[in-house]
Amino acid sequence: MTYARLTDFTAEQQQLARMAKALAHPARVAIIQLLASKTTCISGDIAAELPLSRTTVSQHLQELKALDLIRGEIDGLTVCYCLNTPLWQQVQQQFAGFFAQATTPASCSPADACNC
Amino acid sequence: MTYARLTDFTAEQQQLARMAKALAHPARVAIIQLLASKTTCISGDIAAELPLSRTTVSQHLQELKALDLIRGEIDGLTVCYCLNTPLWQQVQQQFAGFFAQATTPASCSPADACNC
DNA sequence: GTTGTATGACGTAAACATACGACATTAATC
DNA sequence: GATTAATGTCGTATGTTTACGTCATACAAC
Repeated sequence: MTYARLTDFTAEQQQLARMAKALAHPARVAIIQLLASKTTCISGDIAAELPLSRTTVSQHLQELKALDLIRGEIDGLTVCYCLNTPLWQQVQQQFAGFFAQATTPASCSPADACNC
Repeated sequence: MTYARLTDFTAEQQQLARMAKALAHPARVAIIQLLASKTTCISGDIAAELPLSRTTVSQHLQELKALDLIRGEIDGLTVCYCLNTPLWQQVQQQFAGFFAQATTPASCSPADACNC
């Protein structure tokens, strides 16, 4: 079977899912944390700190770059990756809004039938 | 090739990735939003509101239930699903901590070589 | 120009996710 | 007990992700 047509979901739901997917692998979480904490952000250095081959790390980097969550700047022979901080702030807001819904649900209040 | 051994990443990174994965599909985002907004949360009603077959929705529900993000209470012939609000608050905190890192990076400051 | 090095692109195998029809299960109803 | 209705499970087809070796490219140094 084919996948669900994405048009059947709202743009907000798709966007949140897309960003969540970017964080859905520990390697990518680790990459973001590295970029946030290190003062150097050279591709090779990132790969060296992860238990994955350089090829695989490069793939994860491309995936994050495709979403514009990170930016790569070529500096001679090396490439320096950095977080796209403004976009991260946007994503932060999106997740905050979603979590606000999820943590204060209207469902299953005492008046309802179910009480799980 | 086999996947990276998860033990090569920290428990925090794994946990965040696991929860992000739960939100990495628009259908699951939609389900959470439905459970948060509706006062009824019967399995059949949820499926009826999504552009997916009842079987597929049931699968997504099981996935969320396996992570304990939602709870199901059997009420006769129907099953009522609800958000596990305390867990959602925990997850909210985890993401908040992560985003705090990602939005205030130490990298690529003016003193650094790269300026992307 | 040749060599060496950092990087991304390509190919591909294995694992996983998605989607749904058909069947099994369970409970209410007749 | 037979029927109907709401759910979940199983099987399975298809698409996607993950991982890595190998190759191509591009720059620097000689």
